[in-house]
Amino acid sequence: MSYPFKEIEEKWQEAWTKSKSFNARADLKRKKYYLLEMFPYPSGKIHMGHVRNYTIADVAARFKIMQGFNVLHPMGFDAFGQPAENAAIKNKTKPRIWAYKCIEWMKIELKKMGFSYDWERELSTCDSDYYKWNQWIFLKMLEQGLAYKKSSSVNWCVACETTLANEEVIEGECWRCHTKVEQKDLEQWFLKITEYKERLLEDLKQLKDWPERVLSMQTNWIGKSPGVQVDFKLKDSKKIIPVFTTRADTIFGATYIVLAPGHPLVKEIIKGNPEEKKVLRFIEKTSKASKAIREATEVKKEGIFTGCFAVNPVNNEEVPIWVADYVLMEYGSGAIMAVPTHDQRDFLFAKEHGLPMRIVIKGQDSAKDMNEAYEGDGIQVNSGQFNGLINKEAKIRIAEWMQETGIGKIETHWRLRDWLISRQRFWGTPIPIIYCAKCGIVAVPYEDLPVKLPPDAPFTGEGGSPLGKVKEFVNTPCPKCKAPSRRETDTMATFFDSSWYFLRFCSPKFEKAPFDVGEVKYWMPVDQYIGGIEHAILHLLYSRFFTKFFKDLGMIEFDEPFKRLLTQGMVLKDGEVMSKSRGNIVDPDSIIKNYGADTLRLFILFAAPPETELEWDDRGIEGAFKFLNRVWRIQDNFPAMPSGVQAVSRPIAGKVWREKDKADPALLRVLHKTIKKVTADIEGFKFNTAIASLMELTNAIYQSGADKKVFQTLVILFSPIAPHLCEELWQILGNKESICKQKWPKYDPHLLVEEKVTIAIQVNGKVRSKIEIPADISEEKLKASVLADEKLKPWLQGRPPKNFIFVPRKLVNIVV
RNA sequence: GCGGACGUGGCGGAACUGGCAGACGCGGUAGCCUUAGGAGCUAUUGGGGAAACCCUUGGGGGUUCAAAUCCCUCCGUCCGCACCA
Repeated sequence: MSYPFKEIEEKWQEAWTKSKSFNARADLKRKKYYLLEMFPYPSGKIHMGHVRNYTIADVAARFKIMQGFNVLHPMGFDAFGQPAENAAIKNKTKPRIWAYKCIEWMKIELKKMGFSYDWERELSTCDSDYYKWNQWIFLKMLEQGLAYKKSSSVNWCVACETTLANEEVIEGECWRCHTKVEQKDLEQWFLKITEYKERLLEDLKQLKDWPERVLSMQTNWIGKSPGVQVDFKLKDSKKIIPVFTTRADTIFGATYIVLAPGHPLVKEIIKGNPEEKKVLRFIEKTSKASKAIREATEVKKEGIFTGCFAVNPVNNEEVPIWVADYVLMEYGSGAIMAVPTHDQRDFLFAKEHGLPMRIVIKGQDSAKDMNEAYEGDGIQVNSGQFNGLINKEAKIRIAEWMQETGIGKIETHWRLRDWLISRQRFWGTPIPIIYCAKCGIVAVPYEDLPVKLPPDAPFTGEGGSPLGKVKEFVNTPCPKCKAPSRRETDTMATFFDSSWYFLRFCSPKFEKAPFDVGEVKYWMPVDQYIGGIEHAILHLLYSRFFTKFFKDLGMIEFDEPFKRLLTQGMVLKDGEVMSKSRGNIVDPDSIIKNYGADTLRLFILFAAPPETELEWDDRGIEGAFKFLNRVWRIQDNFPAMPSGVQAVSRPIAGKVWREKDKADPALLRVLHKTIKKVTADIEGFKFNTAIASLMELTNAIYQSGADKKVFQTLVILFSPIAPHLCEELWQILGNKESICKQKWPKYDPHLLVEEKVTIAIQVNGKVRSKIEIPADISEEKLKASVLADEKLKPWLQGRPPKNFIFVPRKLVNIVV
C-alpha cells in the first residue's frame, strides 16, 4: 500500500500549468535568478541523464522562487542536426515532421517529471523564427571579418558525408559515428574564433565558480605557448630554417636540429648530396605510417641524418640537420632545435643516434652520467653572457636579446584553430550567401532573412547536400545585380545554434533582433548553468566566443555568459554508461509509472552528489519510495497503512496532532537545525545531504510524536525535491495557496542553542570518557569535574596533566 | 609525458576553517505486528576480541595536544590533451 502518487502528480502538474506558476516576467524591482540547463536534442525520449540534469536544476529553481527571487527557468530544443535527417531517411518522413514529433513526445515526458519551466518561452532552433537570427549573426560576423571562406584541407567523415570541426574529431574519428576521419580540400566557411583567443583564455580567470576540470580543459584547448621563433641558417647557403621553441634558455645546448619528414625544405637541401636517396626512402616510409600508428604510444623515434648542417645563431656552432618522425609538420614551424640534455624526447633520440649533448642548465644535482634529460630549473652554464642566471630569467633575457639582434622573434603559438561551420547537410540553418558570377560572394540582405529551408528535399542518403538538389532553393537572383545566381547550399554546424540560445530565452519572441537588449540586460548572465561534461570544450567555448562578439557589437555589457557552472555526473548501470548498445537502459517513464516522478527525483538526488557518477540502483528507488510514504503517513499520525486501509492495531505515537502549547523543545531544535542545513545544502547543490537531514527530521517526528507545525515546515523544506507530494500534503494541511509560493523558512538561532552538551574527554588524544555538561560551562569548572571523573583514573594514574585543551562544545584533551 | 579530479564499512556515500570517523540510506541480523509479508514498527549492524581493550579513512613517513582533512613520498583509479618543441 502506498500513497496515491499517480493522482497527485497528475493533479498538480495540471494545476501548475493552469496557473502559469513558473512564467517569468522581468521586474527591475526584484532580484533575478536565471537558471539554465543545456537544452536537449529532441530524440523523442528523455533518458536518465536528462532526468538527472533537469531534476538538479528544478530543485534549485523552486528553491530560489521560494527565497523570493524572480526566477527565469526556460526550456527549449536543440532541434537541428544529423540524427533527425537520418531518422527521416530511415522512417521515410521529413526531418521537420520528425523533429516536431519528437519535441512533442519529449515535452510530455518532461512535464511528467513536474519540472518548473516557463513553457511560454519554449524555443526550437529549427524554427525559422530562431534560425533567422543565426543568419543575422552570421552576416554581422561577415561584416566584422569574423566569418570567411577559405579552401583548406578539412576533416571529412565519409559516413556522415560532411566536414567536421577539429573539435568534432576525437582521436582521429568522427565524434558521432566513429568513422575514421579523412582529409579533403574544400571551400568552407570559417568563424575567426582565434581573434578572441586571448580573451577566451584571459577571462577564464573570471569564472571562479566553474569546475577546475572544465577550466583546465578550456585552457588546454586554447593551448597558448609563448616562445621564440629562431632562424637557423643553412651552412654555406642563404636559406633559413625557422624553428620554434618555448625554451629559449636552452638554445646554447641545441646540438642538432630536426625537420619533420613532410617539411618542404627537406627535399631541397638534400638535393644532390650523398644521403639523398636514403633520406627520400625514409620520408616515404614514415609518410605511409599513418597518423594513428604514429600516435600509438611509445613508438620508437626514428630518424635519419640529411648530410647537411645548420648554424646555431647564438654561438655560430655548426649543428647537423636530421629528419625524424617525432617532429610534426602540423605544429610550430615543423622544425625544432634539439636540446638532448633538457628535453626527454631529444635525449632519447640523441642517445639512440650518438648525437652530441651539452648541459646548459645546472640542476640541483648535476648528474654527469645522465640517464634522462633534466627538465627542471637551474643555473645557466655554457651559455655565453647568460651564464650564472637562473634559467627562468635567462629564458626572458635570451628571448629579448634574440629579438633585438634579429636572430629570433618572440612569438606565441596557439592550439586553437578557426571554427569550421559549413556542413553539407539539409537539416540546419542555411548559410545566407549567394554566389554571383559577376559580384562574387554576396551576403543575403538583412530584409530578406530568413533564408528558409525548403519544405522538401530529396533524401536519398547519397552524397552531396540535399539542398543542392532543390532548384527553387539554389537558383536565385543576385541581390546586387539581379543576375541569375546560386545560393550557398551548405548549412551551419548545429553548435552555432546553441551558442546564443541563452540570450534568446530572455526575449524568445522578439522580432527586431536576436534578442531584446533590455531583457538581456535584466536577465543575463545566466546565474547557474547545468549540463554534461561532454560540452566542457565545444559548446562552452563557442558560447563564450559569441558572448564576446555581442559585447563588441555593443549589444551586451558582460564578458561571460555563465556565472556558475555545474557539470553533472553520468548515470551508470552496473558500472557502465547506460546505452542502447549495452542494453542497460532504465527508462524514466517506467519508473514514473511504478513509483511516480517524486520517487525518481528523490532517488537521483539522494544517491550521489550532483557532480559524481551515479550508479543506478533499483533498491535505491525502493528506498526513496519508502521515504515518501513515510512522510505521507505523518498526516495520519503514522498508521502503518494509509487511511482507508486498515490501520495497525498498535499506534506508534499519539494518533492526534500534538497540542499547540506542548511543543517538544528537542524536536524544535532538530527542526531548526534542519532548516539551517537544508538551506545551506541546497544553496551549495549538496542535495544528498539535504535529503539526509530531512530524513533525520522525519525520524525525529516519528520519535517525538506528530507536531503539525513542525510537519508543515518539513513539507515546505521538502517541496523543491518532491513537489507533487508536498503540494498535496500542503493542501491536506488546510492551506489554500500553492506551496511554490510559500516563503522559504528561516531558522531561529536561539532555538539551535543546546543547554547541555555531551563532550568527549580524551587522554593523550584518545577518547576515554564522555560527560554531559552545560554548554556554556567555564574552563575552570569543567576542568574540576573532568579531573574528578572516575573513568579517567586509570588513564591519568595520578599524573598531573601537562596540558589541558578545551574546545568548547566539542571535547577536552588531557595530555599527561 | 603534461594538466585535472580522486582513493573512507558488504554497497551508495557523510564529516564546517584540523576537534568523538562512518551522518543518511541500501543491505544484513533479531524481535514485534500479521492468515500472510517483498508492508509497517523497534533494536542492532566498521573489523578483531569472552571481556578489559585493541585496530581502522590506498601504503609509508612527518607536523600537531589532536590528521580522512595539512606537508613529503610511494601505489592505484578516472577524465582531458598529447611526439605541442
